[in-house]
Amino acid sequence: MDIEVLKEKQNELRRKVILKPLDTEIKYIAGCDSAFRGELINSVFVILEYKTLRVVEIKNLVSHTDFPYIPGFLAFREAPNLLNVYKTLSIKPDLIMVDGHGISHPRGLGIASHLGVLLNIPTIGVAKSLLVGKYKKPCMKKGCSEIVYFNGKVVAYALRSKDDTQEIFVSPGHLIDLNSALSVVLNTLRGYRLPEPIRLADYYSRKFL
DNA sequence: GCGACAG
DNA sequence: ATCTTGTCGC
Repeated sequence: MDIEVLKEKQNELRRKVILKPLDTEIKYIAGCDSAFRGELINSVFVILEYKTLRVVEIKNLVSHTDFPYIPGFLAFREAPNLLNVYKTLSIKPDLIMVDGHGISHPRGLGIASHLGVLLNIPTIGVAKSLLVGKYKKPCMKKGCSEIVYFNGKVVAYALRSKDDTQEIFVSPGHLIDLNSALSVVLNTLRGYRLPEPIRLADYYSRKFL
């Protein structure tokens, strides 16, 4: 595979990313993530009831990986297996929280946006470290946040999701704006650094492998 | 050319 | 992401 071809594929998908206020009511929210062991990839979707954060469904799928990890091309490594897991869900979520970036990406199309466009549903990117952009360090108290800028654009929030822990990065994936994304993340925090959908998907992706 | 670089 | 020893705090 040629890196320039991959970039063009991302640019094509990027043109379809739509950001708007999330006006629909969220009943079910999903978190997804993948874990690796050698050549194996295990992808997980955890579905939670948004209001109570109760888990209502967990699905996973182990398969073989061919694509390597290349910064900026994470979706080409993880999205295929995640899409196959998504197909098996009996409860379809109204929004998906993805472990990785949304539009805070070199070409504006992180894995969260990528999945959102392909599935045509709202997605939010929640990353544990920065890929692109600059920001001021938010204060150390839970709830503090600062805007992340990239190429003169607002692309994410650096959010202190728990007192005295490393900040996380919240960016819109698809069909949602930045402030709505931040709001959803804040509403799904339960005393841990990571919001519940991501924390649980992260946990089960490793447990089932 | 050099540094940076989600998971 | 994964591997891995040690430490801090509730």
